[in-house]
Amino acid sequence: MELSKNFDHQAAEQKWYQHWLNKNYFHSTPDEREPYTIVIPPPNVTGVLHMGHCLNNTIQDILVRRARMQGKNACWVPGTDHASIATEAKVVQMLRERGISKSSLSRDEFLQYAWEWKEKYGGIILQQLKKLGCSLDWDRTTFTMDPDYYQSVISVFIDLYNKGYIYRGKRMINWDVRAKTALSDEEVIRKETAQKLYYLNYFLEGENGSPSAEFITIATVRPETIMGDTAICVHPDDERYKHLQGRYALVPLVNRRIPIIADDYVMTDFGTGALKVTPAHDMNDYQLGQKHNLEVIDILNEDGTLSEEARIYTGEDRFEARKKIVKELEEKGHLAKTEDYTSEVGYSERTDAVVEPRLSLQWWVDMKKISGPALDAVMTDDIKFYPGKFKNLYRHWMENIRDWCISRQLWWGHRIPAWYDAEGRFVVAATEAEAKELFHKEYLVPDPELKQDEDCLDTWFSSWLWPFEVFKGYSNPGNPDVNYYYPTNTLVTAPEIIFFWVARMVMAGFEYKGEKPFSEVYFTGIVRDKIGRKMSKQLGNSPDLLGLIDQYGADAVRFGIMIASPAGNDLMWDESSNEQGLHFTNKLWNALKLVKMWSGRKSEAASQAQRPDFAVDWFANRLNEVKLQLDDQFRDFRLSEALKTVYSLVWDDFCSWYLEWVKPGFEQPIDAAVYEKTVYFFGELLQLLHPFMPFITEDIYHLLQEQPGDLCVKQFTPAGTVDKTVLQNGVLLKEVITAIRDARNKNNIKPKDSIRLHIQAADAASFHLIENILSRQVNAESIAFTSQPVAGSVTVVVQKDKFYLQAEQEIDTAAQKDQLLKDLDYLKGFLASVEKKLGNERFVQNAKPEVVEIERRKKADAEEKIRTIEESLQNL
RNA sequence: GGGAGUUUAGCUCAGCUGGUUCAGAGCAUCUGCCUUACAAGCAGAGGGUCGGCGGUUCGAUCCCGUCAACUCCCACCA
Repeated sequence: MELSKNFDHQAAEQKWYQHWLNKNYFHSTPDEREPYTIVIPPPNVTGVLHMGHCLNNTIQDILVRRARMQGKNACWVPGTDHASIATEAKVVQMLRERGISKSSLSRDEFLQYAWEWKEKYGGIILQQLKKLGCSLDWDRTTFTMDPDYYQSVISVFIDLYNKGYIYRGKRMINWDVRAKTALSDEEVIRKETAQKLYYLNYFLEGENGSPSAEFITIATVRPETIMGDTAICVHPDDERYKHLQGRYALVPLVNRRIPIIADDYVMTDFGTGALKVTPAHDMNDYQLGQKHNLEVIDILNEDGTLSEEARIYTGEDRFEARKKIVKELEEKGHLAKTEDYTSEVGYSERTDAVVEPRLSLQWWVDMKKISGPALDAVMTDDIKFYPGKFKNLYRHWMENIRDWCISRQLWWGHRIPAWYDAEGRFVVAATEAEAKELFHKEYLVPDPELKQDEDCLDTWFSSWLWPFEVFKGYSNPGNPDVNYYYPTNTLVTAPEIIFFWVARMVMAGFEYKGEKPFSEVYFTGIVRDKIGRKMSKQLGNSPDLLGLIDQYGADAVRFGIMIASPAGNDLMWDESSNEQGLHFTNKLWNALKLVKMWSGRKSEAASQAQRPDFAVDWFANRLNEVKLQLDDQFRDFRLSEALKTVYSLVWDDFCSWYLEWVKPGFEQPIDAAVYEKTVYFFGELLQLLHPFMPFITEDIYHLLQEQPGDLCVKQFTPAGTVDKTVLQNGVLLKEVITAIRDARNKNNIKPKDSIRLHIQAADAASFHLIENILSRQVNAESIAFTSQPVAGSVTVVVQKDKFYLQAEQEIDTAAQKDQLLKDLDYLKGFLASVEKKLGNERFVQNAKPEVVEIERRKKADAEEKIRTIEESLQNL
């Protein structure tokens, strides 16, 4: 069969992925083998593949494919997350485009649209993962709102409620005005934001309630909230304001009367030392309000516009209102001055809206009650973090853990199973019937009219069950799947969601399985662009991944991201890394072409002397050496390094050295045994590479051999022993070749011109082994052994041996003399430093004996090399 | 305000817990090659006092201190 000039990645990707699916290789069922399990971090059902997914899932695929080839029962579970806020936003947007507003729909109607949307557009990302080559067990695809899963979430809620871990409470929460829902603390991103600090004069109340000429100045960044002020607070010891304590001030514009109170919470050195207190719109002010029994005036609507309570600018957005209020305050003489000011402002993780602190009634999980075992598991390395630096972060969060606000004012999600009667009394139950029964029992109401809570649960309240519920470990406890696959082995995820997800999964695992959910967590880096910015839709710096796969091939893209991905650090991604991947696939393809070319001209009996036995022996040892190295690298999740190791083994050792060493002369036959070995080595290399680059390796593996079987499920051959002597001889051979080529270069001996090589070696026998390789590699027409310098030649010194090159043309002795002198200079300097070290008594006394021994050998070697070079110089 | 991390060749990064597997890889640069697998390639070469300053040690890119720059996480100073 004629091979095409280049690897056709598109054809191969389609062909092999389908083939693997047909063979059911990715499907796992429990058996007697050791399981290796990974559950995918479920992407949002609205998601499309981006670089973060690419990195994350490539890593998982590498681990799973390698485990599969190591004889483990590998199972990688796919699925998607219903992502309540993100999905609801998408659906609302779709409806708006069709001219339908959410408020015009009933809950059921809305959910119908949402499910339609989900069926039609949801989960595209799973198809995209196939393009990337991910070997997921598609039969196990799970969605966090599948019927069983849904029920499990509800019943976990009920269980935690019954245990007293979940409660309902009115608290300050983070309010997303765009999504119109509460958020957990983790969903709030704080960003430095340039603002203005406005200094406002509040006139004091004079006699009979009218403003006096006296005023007190406060500083605020939120002048639009003054209508919610219910006090001004100063420090009790602040001399400037002592006389004002207990008096009343009037809120500008609305002239409401508020007390001036004192509390040592106020800092005298910030702003004016006087603070306006707005209990409805600030966490601290709320606490102050509680302490001092202040009224709470909520001046904002749920969409961030000013409410009736504000009395002015009602219905206007808070930021619009701010501008107008500032203007009015200025006009009316209340604005003392304005300063530029930067501070941290909370933004919604999902909608990027500025979050408003808001007092509201929500459901909470009392985290302290379930966090105990989760902290220990990580601190004792029962669950091991890679890199370990994340342990600290985890501990800090766990030790300062705060209650988790789990209710969201959304419809898309798991509806909170709480039921209320007309008087606001409630019970928690899975169904209305059960709720009625409970009402009867608890409140002695026989047949109450009940309404279910309108709210949904936080998305993470479902995904924290993921590692066991994908195996129905909660809905069908003790089933064979969960018994076999749980706890899972490795979780691969981004450090960004360590609190959102990782920590909570650990908690849920211990609470509901009595066991950790996974044994190790590998945190990937964050993918950034060339100039270090996080990739994001808003910045538009996120490449079109499917386009890249089309252009470069999935293997090249996988290579590109893995080669650039240092363990545990962010990676600066640049499209050029794909090119390196593409070059590599090209290299592999060309190696195939070369080997295939030989297949037609195998011969049984090349003469023993001509056979490159050393090459075969050497490469077999290199292969073993690398296999052992890879085991170490994989154990520590040094995947980028592992890829580099294989890359270099393929490109340098196999292609640049080995194939050249065994390459027969022009149109000459190749020894059949050497050919078989070569094919075998190539197959081994493909297998080592397969986890990283599955398509091309499978493709070449099949083209290389008659009846190969599938590489995807081929089991690794364990590494044999490594003969260090052979490897050292390999190093020597390479050094000699390089040095002679360098000498040829420097003496302008054209590649086509052959030389006559004379070797003056202490151990000539070892050179007989490699004579045939050497002669071809340096284009020598003859090799002779000598015991003395050869006149009129170029001298090359490698280690203790000398090589004399004779060529047709005149040799420029000055140039090589320069070179030798340079080497000599270096060696003498080196020798001096070694001698100095050995002359230092404290070194000889204190250093480990082996180290001293090494230094002695270095000294002897250097002296011998110097002698060799000096001899050569004399003969020039 | 607390904590973590980073700083090594022009660029992106390795260097796995102190001594020729210790200064490396890829890209970029330079030289020579369209050599019958591969010019997306081959054969070579140049390039870094390992952020600054101190300290520990016989010996420091590696350990300690300190300063500087950048990044990230956490935290209720308007």
